[in-house]
Amino acid sequence: MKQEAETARGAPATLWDRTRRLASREILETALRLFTEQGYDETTIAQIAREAGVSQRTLFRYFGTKEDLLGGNQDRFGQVLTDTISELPAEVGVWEALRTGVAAVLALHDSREQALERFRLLHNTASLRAGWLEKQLRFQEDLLPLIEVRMDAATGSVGAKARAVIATAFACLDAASMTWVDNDGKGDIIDLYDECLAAVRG
Amino acid sequence: MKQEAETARGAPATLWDRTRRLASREILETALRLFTEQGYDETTIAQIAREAGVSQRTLFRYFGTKEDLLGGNQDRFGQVLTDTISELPAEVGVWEALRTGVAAVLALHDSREQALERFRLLHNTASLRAGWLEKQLRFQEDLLPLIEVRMDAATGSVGAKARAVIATAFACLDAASMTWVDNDGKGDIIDLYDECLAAVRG
DNA sequence: GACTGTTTGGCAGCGACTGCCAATTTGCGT
DNA sequence: ACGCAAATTGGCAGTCGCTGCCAAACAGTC
Repeated sequence: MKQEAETARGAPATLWDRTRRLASREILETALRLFTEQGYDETTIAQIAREAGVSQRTLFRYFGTKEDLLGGNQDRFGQVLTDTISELPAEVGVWEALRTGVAAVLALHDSREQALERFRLLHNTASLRAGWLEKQLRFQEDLLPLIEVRMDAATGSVGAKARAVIATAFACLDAASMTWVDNDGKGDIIDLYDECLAAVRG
Repeated sequence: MKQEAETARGAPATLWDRTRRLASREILETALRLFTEQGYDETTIAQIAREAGVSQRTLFRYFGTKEDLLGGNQDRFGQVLTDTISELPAEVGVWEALRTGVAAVLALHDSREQALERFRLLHNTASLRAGWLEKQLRFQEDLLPLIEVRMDAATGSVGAKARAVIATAFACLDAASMTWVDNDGKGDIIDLYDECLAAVRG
């Protein structure tokens, strides 16, 4: 677990790291394949471990949760979101700031197809949606202070308003990505996002 | 399981029904007590069953899921929501329709204190929040057709917009109830809801 | 080649949840 | 009041995600 100095780019120095990366990839690919083939709930950890050629115990050491096997580790989303927004100048309004953050997150996906695959899985599996929404809530908490300072504290509870605004942005993102999936990945999600937001804000 | 004709109000005719109701209440009260005493995740089904004086198997026959033990069965919320909105005249706009539905749902709670207790539990327990959000998603799907017909199909995907609007309403409800809990139940949730919506729709 | 630290696999166990079967309880007809 | 059928219950074993623990296999260093 020692984050040894490995030459920033290129193959990692040690055999351990190389093996780790290989195993990680093998597990991830096996998992995604099985998930799309037979569904998330219908795929057991035992099966993934067997087909990836590792023990269950090792699999859980690489990925602490079954959800983590979806790849495109969603925890980074929160990071990128908060980083992007906190680097914005103070004059930028809440809505524009959130839009910028959302765009940055959407830009993280490798390929359109992989994104489509993941989103499809996400929107078709109840347990996954729930997990995703829970993560959203955590992002929401992280975003709260960054948004609060950008809002005019005119009347009432600033916290409530900020929460509502953030949650609305996420709601639009979800609605947009859901529609995107329904359209088999036609168009850009960010355009759908704008459309949704326009519908909400009249 | 035969839904025998029991005089609509008053004690149910058969002993079975009476016993069932008693057991149900006993389990529910025990569960809520333990949840608030030691937390949701820290309370095991085995403990609830033991203290309620039934077997685990029977407990699961009364309530299919641990979440169902929260009481105030949330599945009714969806019912009330869709019923309320579908009974509204066609001229009523989407936002007013949704507000009416939300108000109807909020009116379902027995007492302010019980509601506060449940909301507090909900907002402080990650797994519960996830479950609640998942139910919200189901409500959202049910509401979709009712909202779509109330929207002007000017441009773009009506589905996306309707979804966004509904999700925004839920987002405001969540933000409102969260703030309500933070304020220890001071004021009316529906007022906070209006405040949140105002913040979003500018 | 021996020593040290890392990684791995297996096993037992927990908690939510389900299917199955036998035992108990309740309702009803005679 | 008795007995049969239906409803209800409890117990047991098993699944699945997930964790702690311990011994074995392994990479890296001297």
